[in-house]
Amino acid sequence: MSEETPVLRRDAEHNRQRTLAAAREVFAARGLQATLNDVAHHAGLGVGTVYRRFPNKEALAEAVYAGKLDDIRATAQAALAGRDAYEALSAFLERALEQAATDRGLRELIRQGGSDSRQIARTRAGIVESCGHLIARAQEQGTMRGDVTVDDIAPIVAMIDSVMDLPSAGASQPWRRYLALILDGLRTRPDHRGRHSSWSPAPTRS
Amino acid sequence: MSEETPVLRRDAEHNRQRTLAAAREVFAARGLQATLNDVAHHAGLGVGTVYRRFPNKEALAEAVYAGKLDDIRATAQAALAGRDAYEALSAFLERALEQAATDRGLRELIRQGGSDSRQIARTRAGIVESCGHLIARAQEQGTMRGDVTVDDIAPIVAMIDSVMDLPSAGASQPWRRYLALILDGLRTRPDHRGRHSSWSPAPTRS
DNA sequence: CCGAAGTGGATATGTCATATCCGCTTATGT
DNA sequence: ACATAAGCGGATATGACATATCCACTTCGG
Repeated sequence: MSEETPVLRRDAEHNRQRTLAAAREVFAARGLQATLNDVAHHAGLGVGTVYRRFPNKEALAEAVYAGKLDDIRATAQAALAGRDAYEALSAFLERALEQAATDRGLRELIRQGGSDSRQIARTRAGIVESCGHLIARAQEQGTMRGDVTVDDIAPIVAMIDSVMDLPSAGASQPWRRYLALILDGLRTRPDHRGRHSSWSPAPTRS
Repeated sequence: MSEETPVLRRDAEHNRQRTLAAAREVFAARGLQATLNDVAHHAGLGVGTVYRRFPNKEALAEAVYAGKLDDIRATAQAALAGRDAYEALSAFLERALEQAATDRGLRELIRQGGSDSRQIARTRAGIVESCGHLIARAQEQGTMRGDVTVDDIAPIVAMIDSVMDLPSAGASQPWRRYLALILDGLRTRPDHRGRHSSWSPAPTRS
């Protein structure tokens, strides 16, 4: 369990930071499929230097994103304190997706469960859990449809992500449009009683 | 402009059909990134046989999908005849996405404007055009929000597509849920006057 | 000033898809 | 029946590409 941190030479530590900074930029711009060569170049270092500190790309990605992801998790947990659960959930999703909007790598990490470390997986689970609490509470408060489920969160995030990947997604941030549309659709609407029945049954747990 | 069709030997024509059938299945199951080797194997043929008839994967994909896509375009055009434009658009999108749901390759083709032939691009443009007419007419009929645009179609399709790509998207077809949600959100709702103002400005043309 | 730590980047390695080539087989019509 | 053009298979050349290593050289730090 003890992390070995052999104490780096001053220049080495400096280069480690340069590597992390470059990785942040490159992953954000080009996604996680960017090469470690790319990262190294962008940092003004040789490939070997990068590989000395990080055994592979996944380790580097984790070092870059563990913090970012955990910030999001913390935001979700903080949202639990809000009075209006519906508003809290909406605000959280908007903030979280704002992060994602500027970071392609983060988006890919959030989306796929593929090459994740336990660390990342656990953090993501925490986020989903908080969302679940918020949904339940919003339903108790009568502000959210009863047929909404935690399992709706991932698809919703995926949908908004997909809009951000669209070529046109440049300046005007159209994803906000659709997030608002969807969140609005999750609201309780006493005046449209019959409408909700057209929904199919909720998705089942993965 | 004249298509050379040198008249194939009977067995060759047969194998051409086998190739097309195999390509349909393989592309539908694994997407367009499937190799021509995969397709050939699946057809019980050698790679060379496939390459004899189709110069490359793109040509094969076009042969496979030109018809399917044009069917969708025809459906869209037919929808223009419907009395209620909102209903017609909803029904069309549902039908079209039903096609996409069972065909990964079709989805990829619809989505990316990348390696398209003119043919495909034109067909897609036709589909979008019909959707535009339907939107305009629905707005005249007062059943659709005034701030909806043709440029909302692509993002909406992309969003639903992304749900279909999700691992959980197996049996229960959760995409119907979300399509219903979104379409419902595009409806005019006189009882929620203030709500729509929260939308950001419509996306600009690509 | 010495030795351990660090560095660069050419390159070995491995994977994978595309496309070709050519000796052999089969269809076809006379 | 046979000649011959057409077709076939699939091993393999080709080329991209990312990962990861290696080692001669440089730099740090006590």
